[in-house]
Amino acid sequence: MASVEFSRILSFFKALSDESRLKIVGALASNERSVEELATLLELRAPTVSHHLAKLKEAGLVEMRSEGTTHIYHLVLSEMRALTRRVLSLDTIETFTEDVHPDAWERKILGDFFEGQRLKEIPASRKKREVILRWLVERFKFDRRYMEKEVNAIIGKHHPDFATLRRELICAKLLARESGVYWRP
Amino acid sequence: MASVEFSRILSFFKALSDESRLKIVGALASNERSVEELATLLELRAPTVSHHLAKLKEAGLVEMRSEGTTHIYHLVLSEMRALTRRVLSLDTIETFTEDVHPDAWERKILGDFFEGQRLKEIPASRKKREVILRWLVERFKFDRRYMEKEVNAIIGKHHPDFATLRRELICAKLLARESGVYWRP
DNA sequence: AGATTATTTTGATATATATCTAATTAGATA
DNA sequence: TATCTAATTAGATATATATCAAAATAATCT
Repeated sequence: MASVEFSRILSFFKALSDESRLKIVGALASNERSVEELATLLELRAPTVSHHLAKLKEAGLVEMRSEGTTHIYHLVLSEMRALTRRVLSLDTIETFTEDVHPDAWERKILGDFFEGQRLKEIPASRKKREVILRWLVERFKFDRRYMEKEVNAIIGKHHPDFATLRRELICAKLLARESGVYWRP
Repeated sequence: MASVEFSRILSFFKALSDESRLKIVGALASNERSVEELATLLELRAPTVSHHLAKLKEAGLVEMRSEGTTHIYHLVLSEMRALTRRVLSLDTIETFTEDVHPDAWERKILGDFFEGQRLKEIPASRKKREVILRWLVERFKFDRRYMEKEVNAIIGKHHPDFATLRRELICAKLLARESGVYWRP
């Protein structure tokens, strides 16, 4: 389920994603205004304006005060600013996928290309090949050096074309090599 | 017609006013990603993701680069920031009503309550009364002092209850008074 | 050239929503 | 209490759009 932060930001965008509501906010930027006044300005019927104001109020962007039967609405600038600022932050944006399983993609690719321990084929697309390579490199320990023959043997357990895969691992900088010795950087 | 700035901001909000698109932006915040990858992450079909990416591209929020048949999308952070900042500014918000006739409301009220030069009645609602008072005070010059009798005569040309209206003008600070002399502040 | 893969386009459908009129509610006034 | 006014709610309608499956494109590989 989506976080409360996510819902707030979504309803913020929904609130401002309509031409009439954007104009209402514009009109309220310079002055508080009654429903009838807004209706006249925007050439809409009062119920329509009322409907829009309800959405803006829901998002916390406007507040209302009564004066007799007149309802006078004003912008909540602090909320406008707070929400806008939050959208500006990359940290906040990243949380938009909070409820999504982040490794769904990798698991799918691994499932598609492996049959048990055996790699059925080397993916043509770089994106997918990367997933396979990241899995392969996990077969190597960090605190060890490997001779080329060992590297070939380990990769060979999963796919016959160990030469290509070895080269790709180096190329992707997942494995390092110097004078015939390999290790995980 | 709406200004180009207004349309850009509206399409910015429209682009981000959907749950799936907000999540796509979230996924792209940490990494560039292919259509298929996004589809897997969000549990949507590729055409749906393609549709959303088109909208985000339209708004200038993402860009695409091809790698073989794979299309890899990435966030345009500068555009995100630029648009968000513009929304933060009150000046920008005020321009949202640029194409709206700003005195439509006042003209409507004056039309409703006046019959020629004659004020039919004094509006009950403060908002409307203010419009009438602002019109009335225009009957006075800035660089003159008026005796109460003169004030009554001028107001009386438009409505018999000059006493109430005179008091309201003072109350709204549209007219100033000291020891029986009146002037426009 | 033919086959394969990733993406986009098209067409269909269901849901959401902007707008209006008519009816209702709530406050103020006579 | 009855009336008037401003706003909201209810109900209806038309438009917009999110989603999917199927078809069409585009790039790559055999």
